[in-house]
Amino acid sequence: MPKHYDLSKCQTVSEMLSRIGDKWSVLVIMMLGDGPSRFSDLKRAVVGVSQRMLTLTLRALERDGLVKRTVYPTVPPRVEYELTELGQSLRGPIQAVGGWVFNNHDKIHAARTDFDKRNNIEHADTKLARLG
Amino acid sequence: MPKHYDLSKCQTVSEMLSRIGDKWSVLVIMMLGDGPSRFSDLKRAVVGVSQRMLTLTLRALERDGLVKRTVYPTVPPRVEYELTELGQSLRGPIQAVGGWVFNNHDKIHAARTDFDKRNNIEHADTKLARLG
DNA sequence: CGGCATCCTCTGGGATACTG
DNA sequence: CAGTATCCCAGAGGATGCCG
Repeated sequence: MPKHYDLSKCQTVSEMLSRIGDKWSVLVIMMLGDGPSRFSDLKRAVVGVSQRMLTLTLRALERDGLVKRTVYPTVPPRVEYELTELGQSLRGPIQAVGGWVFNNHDKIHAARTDFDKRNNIEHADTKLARLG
Repeated sequence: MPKHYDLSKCQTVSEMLSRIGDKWSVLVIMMLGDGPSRFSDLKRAVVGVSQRMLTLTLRALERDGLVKRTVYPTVPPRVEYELTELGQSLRGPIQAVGGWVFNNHDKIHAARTDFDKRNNIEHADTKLARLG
């Protein structure tokens, strides 16, 4: 196969990474990983998420077929969310990235520190040069 | 091991997914996958990216230690970008997600269409109900 | 050529208040 | 309890112009 990347495929990957790479989707998927959960429980579990964003996140995941929403018409109302089969199947790939991040977190952090250090030094140089 | 998810790990994963899940990083990483590339070449290859965003994306990747930037002080200036070893090692996990997206693209699309259809119907119902 | 600086717009997302 | 609706702001990102 000649060197050739399917651009549309790359863009789809990029798009989907943007979708689940938003602020809350991964957290929610992970929390739903071990079974159904109610809205309030999710809200408690995913620390820091607002009611609005949890709703929007769940709707988006539901739309993509990753999450199933079940309403029990009791009073007070009870709504349960769970991963679909499709949603479950995404856990593997996500954890592949997750494992990479975990294993390389130190290198990344070191690289950032190093980069910032150099940058500050360069800036200092520039400043000194500018001051004559 | 009891049911227990390391929240900070999940958040790190989420954070990193947000970082590389931005609008351009994956495209750039993929384009750099088969060797060094100059700024203008990258700009041409990554269709739609603005000069500004390509610069910012490359800086962020460089800061994370995923991309190496080499300046050849010729005239006109020549700058080459390439994946570091760390950057190369990220291609695997990304392609894991990429493969998943590729394999399940149809299901996702179908789920979206279905969801939107239901939603429109529900909205139509609501409208009718409201009109009495 | 390979940027940085500036301006402007549009969207993500938080806070709050209201409903069934 | 599980949302919806509204307001608001910070930051992402495009367009343009200047520079070494």
